[in-house]
Amino acid sequence: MANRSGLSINSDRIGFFLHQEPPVINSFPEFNHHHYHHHHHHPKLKLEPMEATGTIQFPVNLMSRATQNEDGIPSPSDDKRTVMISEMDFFADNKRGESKPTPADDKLDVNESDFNVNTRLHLLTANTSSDQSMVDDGISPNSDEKRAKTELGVLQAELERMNAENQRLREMLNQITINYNALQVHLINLTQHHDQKNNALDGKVTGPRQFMDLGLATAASAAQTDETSSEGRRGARSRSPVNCDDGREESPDNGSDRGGPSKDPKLIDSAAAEATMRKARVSVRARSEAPMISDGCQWRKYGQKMAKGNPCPRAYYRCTMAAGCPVRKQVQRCAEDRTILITTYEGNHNHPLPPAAMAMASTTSSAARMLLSGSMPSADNGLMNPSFLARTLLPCSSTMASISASAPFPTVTLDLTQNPNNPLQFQRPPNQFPLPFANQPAQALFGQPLYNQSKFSGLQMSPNVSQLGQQVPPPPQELPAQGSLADTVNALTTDPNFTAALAAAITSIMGAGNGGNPNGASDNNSSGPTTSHQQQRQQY
DNA sequence: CGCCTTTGACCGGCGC
DNA sequence: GCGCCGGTCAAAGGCG
Repeated sequence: MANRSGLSINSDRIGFFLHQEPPVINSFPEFNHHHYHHHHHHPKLKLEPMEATGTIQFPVNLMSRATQNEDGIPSPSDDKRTVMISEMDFFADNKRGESKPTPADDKLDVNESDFNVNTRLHLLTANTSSDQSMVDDGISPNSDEKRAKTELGVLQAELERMNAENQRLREMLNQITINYNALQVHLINLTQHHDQKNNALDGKVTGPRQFMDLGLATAASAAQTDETSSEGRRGARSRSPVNCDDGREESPDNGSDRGGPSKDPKLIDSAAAEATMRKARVSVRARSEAPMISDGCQWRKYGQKMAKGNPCPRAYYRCTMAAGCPVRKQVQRCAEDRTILITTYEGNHNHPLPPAAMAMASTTSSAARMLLSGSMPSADNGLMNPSFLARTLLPCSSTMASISASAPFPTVTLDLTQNPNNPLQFQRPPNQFPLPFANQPAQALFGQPLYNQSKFSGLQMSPNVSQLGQQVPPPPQELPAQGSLADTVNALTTDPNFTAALAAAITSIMGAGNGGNPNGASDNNSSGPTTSHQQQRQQY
């Protein structure tokens, strides 16, 4: 990775984070995907204009701010460059209002930036690989070599500088992403309250809409109040005055006592009320020999039980990154295949998360919210029924993720353990599938080969374009151009930010319709603080 | 000493 | 009411 050019890194790294943002994903399902792959496997990393493919128009002020921070070296005007991501415009526009840039230089002209990038790359290519052509020009070979070396040195220095800049930009973008997610959840809540007010006022029950709102409220409020049902249970138990308890979501009474609209019997009715009482969970199945997949958060084990029907114990963890963080997770090996580790996340973080953790948190949050909004059986609105969600959010596969309505809690299961049979458009031939994992880069996260597949059991979706692929960051250059999702994941795992990438990918599945969330409805999966010592002490 | 895991006890929900 | 079950608590002990 260190050898990747700054431009390449810029593109995929930035995209990496940007792709956590769900909003516009559906706009260019295949386009972005092609786009990514094209660029990623292009031997010379040549960037091409891509306005139509969701090219990001980086706010100039953003860029220049970044470059100004860099070692005091002023950035040349041509440092503005295009980032090939979708949603970035949306994203940047959102933030622009906050950062108060000068309006005049809001956006960089795409063509100009592309030209700059291309020019630089072509120059580099020429200098690094075609010295001979200079000799043929009739210029003295010695002086020409000197010049070439000089130019090469300059370019290399510039590349290094760009790498550094890229690093800063990624950090900036990450921060912006966090802020964006926070704003988005805030907006969701505001909208929800507004709708509830309206519904209470006109005394009408617009069933589906309210179902959706309830679902969102459940997830979003969980995100903001750090509520989990377990906390609620504990609160009800009165023996432990734990912070963050309000029992709101868990208690049936609370569900009906809360606020104006919820007093409406129609609202409490059936699945909607049920949904508010239940808690969404996001379950991730991954192959791992490690006792626990490491993720971006710190966990403290607070219990372990033998669960019925599974010889493997189930461990209970709570997030300890911040006092009172309500996020829990359960870790248990699959009874049928003990190489599979099932991690179930629940609740929302009440604290800032490290980038990787935040990514996954956002992902699971989106999944949970989607689940809550889509798992209510009585919602007669097509938009809210699971099948619709499945088709909409997971057009790429009939087996991307599963929603369990029969479980005690509504649960989204992301299955990352199986060989993908899904009709992804850039799927590798099945017989080649395991190969990308020869080096098991995914072990950084899951400790085992990571076969990328999810399931939507019970939900049949049209085999279509991979939204997942669309949002998955581009794989390293080394990878073949025709990669499967597995390739992508493999590629991601070679990156320290694999978690973020995975999260981005999953977010693209689960969160396309509802946007991100600052604290993540559930949790994250990646680079874990769990020490090896801690892991050794764990029992599985 | 602080943080963690371990582990038995405890609690509430649920079904019979 | 009873027992089962999932989930949590909290004392005890380990580790760095």
